[in-house]
Amino acid sequence: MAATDRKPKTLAHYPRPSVAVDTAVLTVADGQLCVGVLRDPRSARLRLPGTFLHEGETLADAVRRSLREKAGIEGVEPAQLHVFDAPGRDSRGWVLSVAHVAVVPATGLRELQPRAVTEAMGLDFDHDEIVRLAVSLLRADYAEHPDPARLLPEPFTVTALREVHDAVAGERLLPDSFRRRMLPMLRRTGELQRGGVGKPAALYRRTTTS
Amino acid sequence: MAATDRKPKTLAHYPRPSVAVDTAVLTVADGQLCVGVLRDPRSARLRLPGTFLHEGETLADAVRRSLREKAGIEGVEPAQLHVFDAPGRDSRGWVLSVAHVAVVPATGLRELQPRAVTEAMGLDFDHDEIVRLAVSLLRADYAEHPDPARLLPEPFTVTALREVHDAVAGERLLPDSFRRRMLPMLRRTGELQRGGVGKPAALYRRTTTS
DNA sequence: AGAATAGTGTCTGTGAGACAGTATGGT
DNA sequence: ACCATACTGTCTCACAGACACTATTCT
Repeated sequence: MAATDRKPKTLAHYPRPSVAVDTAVLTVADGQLCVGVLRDPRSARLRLPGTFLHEGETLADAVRRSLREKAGIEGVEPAQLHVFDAPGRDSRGWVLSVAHVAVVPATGLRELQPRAVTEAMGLDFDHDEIVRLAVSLLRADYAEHPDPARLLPEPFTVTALREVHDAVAGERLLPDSFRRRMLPMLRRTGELQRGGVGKPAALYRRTTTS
Repeated sequence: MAATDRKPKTLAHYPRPSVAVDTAVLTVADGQLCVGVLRDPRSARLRLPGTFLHEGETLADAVRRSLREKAGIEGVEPAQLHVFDAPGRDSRGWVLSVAHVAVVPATGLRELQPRAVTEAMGLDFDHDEIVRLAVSLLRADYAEHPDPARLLPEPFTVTALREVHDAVAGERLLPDSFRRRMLPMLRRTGELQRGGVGKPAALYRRTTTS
């Protein structure tokens, strides 16, 4: 935007930090909210996937590159959480870490190991805190909207939707209230879920105004 | 935390970005939510106060330093908002900007010029967006708790509290609902506000569990 | 027919919006 | 006495929790 600016030298006068991205990759598997971790080959401790920011790269691109290279994960849309800036948090030097969260479908963790987020995670660095932030952001999203991260393929039944929300919330939601709160944000397809026991359930899609 | 790590050279191999902090300093003056701006001496455009992060300094310390040096503001507790990372957003080079928000009492803007946030701000860089984020965070806070930023000196009347909340929300809140929602989070001092017209109002303090 | 799941109707409690009415000071 | 402001009581409406009841399929 600014046009009349010319003193590129001043920037180089400051020492600059390395900037890393670390990402909590969340998913729902077996009715449990899980985060993908990997074992650091050097320290042998569990941690979240991350990388250093390259020149000319956005933070979101760095996240996508780290997930592609370290876990074979493609096509995520990361969201920023927080910058961790404590001096001395990384023994290798001055490093700022920008924590991110990404959500993938159940089979999408690839080479990451799933860990249920209910456990005390025991991850390296401040990665436990990153998981906490990621989970609370996701829960706030799911409290308001039907499956905003699109974990569930459309069309789906209200029960299937509630089971995903149960897993994210970490508790059983009340079926009646859940249905009443979600129905205004869903659109009936007219089709029914066939093949199960009991009355067949109506199938829905998310309304575009999610 | 990690102990057995020795390869300090690898960090230096990457080009590193300059990291800046930019801060929306919010306050309430004349019943209006205002943000403190200053005129950039070089570009002559309005912008938020900011600075580059120094080595060994936390982001919060950089924010405090920038506010002290550029505006004479002391003793704020900044909160992080977002990292702006678009390559080319700063013509001087590769700069990440970590947006912050800080709240000061009515007289606390010092050398910054107050601008009501209802206006289309027209600030430099992405500073309009920073103000938007700062305001929505503050509004979310005030919707839940009585004057969480402690703009109002204790003790105060419910009416004075509501006027601050009115200013933050940018609209007149309903006196009845506001009183009923806030009273459980307030503690009566027993004193009364004397000297005004009409029935004297009870004085309250925030409960410690804010 | 009976089991199982989907979906509806309704009662109750809570809290917001609305507004009338009461209390208590100043002038 | 009157006015201005603080505060209370209450009606209505909307929505969550709870739960009984109906609907529709499979076995």
